[in-house]
Amino acid sequence: MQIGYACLAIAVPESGLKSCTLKNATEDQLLSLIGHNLDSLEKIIDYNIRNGILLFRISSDLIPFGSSVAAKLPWQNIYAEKLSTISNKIIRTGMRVSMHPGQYTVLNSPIDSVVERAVQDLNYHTKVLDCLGLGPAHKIVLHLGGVYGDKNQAKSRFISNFKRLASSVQKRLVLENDNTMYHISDVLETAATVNAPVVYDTLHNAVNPADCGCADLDWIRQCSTTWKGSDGLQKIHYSQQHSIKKPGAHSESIRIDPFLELYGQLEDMDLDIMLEVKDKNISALKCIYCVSNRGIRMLETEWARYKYSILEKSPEIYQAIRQLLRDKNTYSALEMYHMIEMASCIPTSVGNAVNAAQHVWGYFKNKATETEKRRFQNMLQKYSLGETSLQSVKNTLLLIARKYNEDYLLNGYYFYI
DNA sequence: TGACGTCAAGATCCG
DNA sequence: CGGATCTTGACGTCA
Repeated sequence: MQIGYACLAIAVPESGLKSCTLKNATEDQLLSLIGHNLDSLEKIIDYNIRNGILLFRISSDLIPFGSSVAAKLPWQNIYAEKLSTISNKIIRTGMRVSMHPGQYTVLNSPIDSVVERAVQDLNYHTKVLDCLGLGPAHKIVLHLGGVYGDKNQAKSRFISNFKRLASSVQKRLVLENDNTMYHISDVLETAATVNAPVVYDTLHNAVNPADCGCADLDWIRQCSTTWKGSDGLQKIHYSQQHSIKKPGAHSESIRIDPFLELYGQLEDMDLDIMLEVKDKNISALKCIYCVSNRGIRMLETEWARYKYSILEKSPEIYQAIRQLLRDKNTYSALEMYHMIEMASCIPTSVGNAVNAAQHVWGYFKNKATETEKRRFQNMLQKYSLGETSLQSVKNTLLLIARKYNEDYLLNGYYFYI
């Protein structure tokens, strides 16, 4: 059983993906972006390994315009060495990766050109995983597509188009229930006819339920039978509803108690859980540390990343967590995260925010230039007077942290949450 | 025709 | 000029 996250990692320096607009997508530009993005991918994989995260979704944006303009470029040869390095890291650690074309890859469209582009897109995703030397347990997750006024016809068009895909593509595909069109019952039925495994998405089912009283666990059990030997472990997608955004929108962070409630029901099953959440790796580590004891040192490292974000919310909770981790025999990841969640609910007061910013500034006060000192003090003053945002203060500190390579701060969450 | 979702690029505004 | 804050882009479907 592994818990993972999708596409990008927060507070992992130099791990961002670059892109460009179609009109700037020259060969040189694309190849340079691809090189940069592969470097970023390697940094994310390294981060995952260091932190014991062995489930990860590779972003479709890895190769900009990978299914169209860049499909004609020999990036797999030019970057063969880099791909092989990444491949070795994934395989050596037993990491499982996946990819997930978005809502605009529609295999069952009645429009030929749309289907053709979907095929190209699935070929592209397959090529990435193939180039990394990864077997068919490293999946590509796909939705069924549109309905076009006749769901049965749309389903059969999906099936016939699926059967025309290259077998290398078919072997990797898994089908997922979606937000609006195809609920889990639809997907199970269609997947059965093409022998594809099914990914059950909890939030999609909450928003677009199959009309029966089945609970998450029932659907997860039903989906488990669709996963055969070479497919690897069953996978599910887990996410929670955003507190104010519209139904189906992912939450900022995973609340640990509801997660553990489902997790507790899965104890006799072995499956991989992909989290879909705004704070990505941060919530993945939260869930991992709460279901398995990875030792006090890992937890302390994680606490260190949260420190100033919590100090900014509540000096009291900050002290309480320090106290909690002081006792190496009775420490509890769950308790720590309960306190972190409590703190994150508190609205930020100007006084606490200024206090936290000054703590962060403490890293530089002996080495910063006069200009930097003045810039920070001005910024903080303006924030105190309500003339600028807290994020501006943080951005100022972030630039200084980058300049002085203050890794401890750059690996923490203060600048990002 | 706009909304949907996503994230970075690109454009523009401001001191 | 640099940084903050919009707007656009790229994709297809549906109301």
